[in-house]
Amino acid sequence: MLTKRTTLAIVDDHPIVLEGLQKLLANVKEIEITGCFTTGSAFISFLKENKVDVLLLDITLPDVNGIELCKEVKEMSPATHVLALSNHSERSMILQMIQHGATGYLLKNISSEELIACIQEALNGLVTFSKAAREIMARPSVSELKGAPQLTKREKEILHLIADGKTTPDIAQQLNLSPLTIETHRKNLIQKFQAKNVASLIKLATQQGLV
Amino acid sequence: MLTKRTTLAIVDDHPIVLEGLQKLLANVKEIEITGCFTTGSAFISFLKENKVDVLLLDITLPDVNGIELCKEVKEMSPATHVLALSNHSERSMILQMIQHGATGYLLKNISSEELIACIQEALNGLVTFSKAAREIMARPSVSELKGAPQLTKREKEILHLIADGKTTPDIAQQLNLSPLTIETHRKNLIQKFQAKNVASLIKLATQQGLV
DNA sequence: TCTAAAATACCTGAAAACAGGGAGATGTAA
DNA sequence: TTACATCTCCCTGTTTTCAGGTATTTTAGA
Repeated sequence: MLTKRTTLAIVDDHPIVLEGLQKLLANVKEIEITGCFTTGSAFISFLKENKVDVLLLDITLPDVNGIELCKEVKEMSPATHVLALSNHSERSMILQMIQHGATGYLLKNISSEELIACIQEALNGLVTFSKAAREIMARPSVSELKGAPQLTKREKEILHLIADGKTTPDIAQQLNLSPLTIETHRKNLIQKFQAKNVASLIKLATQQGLV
Repeated sequence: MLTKRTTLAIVDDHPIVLEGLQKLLANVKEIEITGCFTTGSAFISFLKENKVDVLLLDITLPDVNGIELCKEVKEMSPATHVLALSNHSERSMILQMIQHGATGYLLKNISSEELIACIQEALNGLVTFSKAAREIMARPSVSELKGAPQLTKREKEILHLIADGKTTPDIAQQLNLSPLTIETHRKNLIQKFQAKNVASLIKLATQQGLV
């Protein structure tokens, strides 16, 4: 083992950002930048052959969605810490990235000191966020929270069963009710969510964490 | 204005925890514990009459689900910082709480210093996690990540339209394709996700962030 | 260039969902 | 006790989905 330096890769479609980050991290001797890529697929090929401890990943890429790329990377190499490095300042985007396996989320206005500190934290096995990201996460918008209609106990129960793929007759049997009753509940659910059909109903309910 | 002390409330169904937290925070002069509750509904009544800066919230409660309570609190009083204080050490639980508006997530093995530091961070408008929680968040399980089948471009497109409540004829018209083609794609989607019908398909796809 | 995957299109019949109503029973909180 | 919400059940007819195939034409990769 010649070196224990941390291997770091960067994926960003803006060459300027790549340059800037390289400069920023050049004088951090613990970190070795082993690859810079402007497309997701190029990085995936690289990852097949090389170990990468930390990946700085931009979310908007020409070929693939950064969220899915993150997931793909974590599946291929769970030990790689993916730090999203993005301009997207929406709360939902941050949460999505974390949900898909990112170890952290940094906004691009980050300072070099903060960047290095975040990389260090990630290497220590801790999720990490830039300060700006933490501020955003602490401010949920009202629209994110409300919008969930008030459901009765029965409706919640039936909603779950529908989401599990149960049909009206299935549910009727399971709950010892008339299929017509289930139909009524189903109609009420669709109406309460202002959905067009079960598909959009389940989408909304799932997004609101009711399933 | 007589005092600028931070008002803090606690909701936990274990009286011991309430006692313990009160003792812990008693000698922090910036913080005033204005209420301790063992049920969600009791706290909601309290919140209607009183300002609460920070809420320490246990997730498992006798009457209501802590996740939904959190959302309710944030809708009623967006300025209240909800810190989940729980034994649940599942990544998904942490993310769900944040998604529903929590300002932070603390595991119950937290030290008093860390607790106070986290409360302070929350008051400064930053999300905050106990160290243990950050470790959990940094370790996504493989099962959380995989399970999303590989979809083609067309399939993703149609999946979105289905999730938006569009029917097969709708989609066919919009994409200038035969309804039979859409049916085929729909069948393939259901098969790829191992779903029973669109309802479960949309649930899975939404949970995996594909919608 | 050859080949595999993707996208397109078709068929039939059964099952389920949807629209748009009405209506009685039960509980519950003011 | 009187509303009000909830839960239950029913009707008719139409539309959509689903399961089970088969099959041709485009991409796109090796």
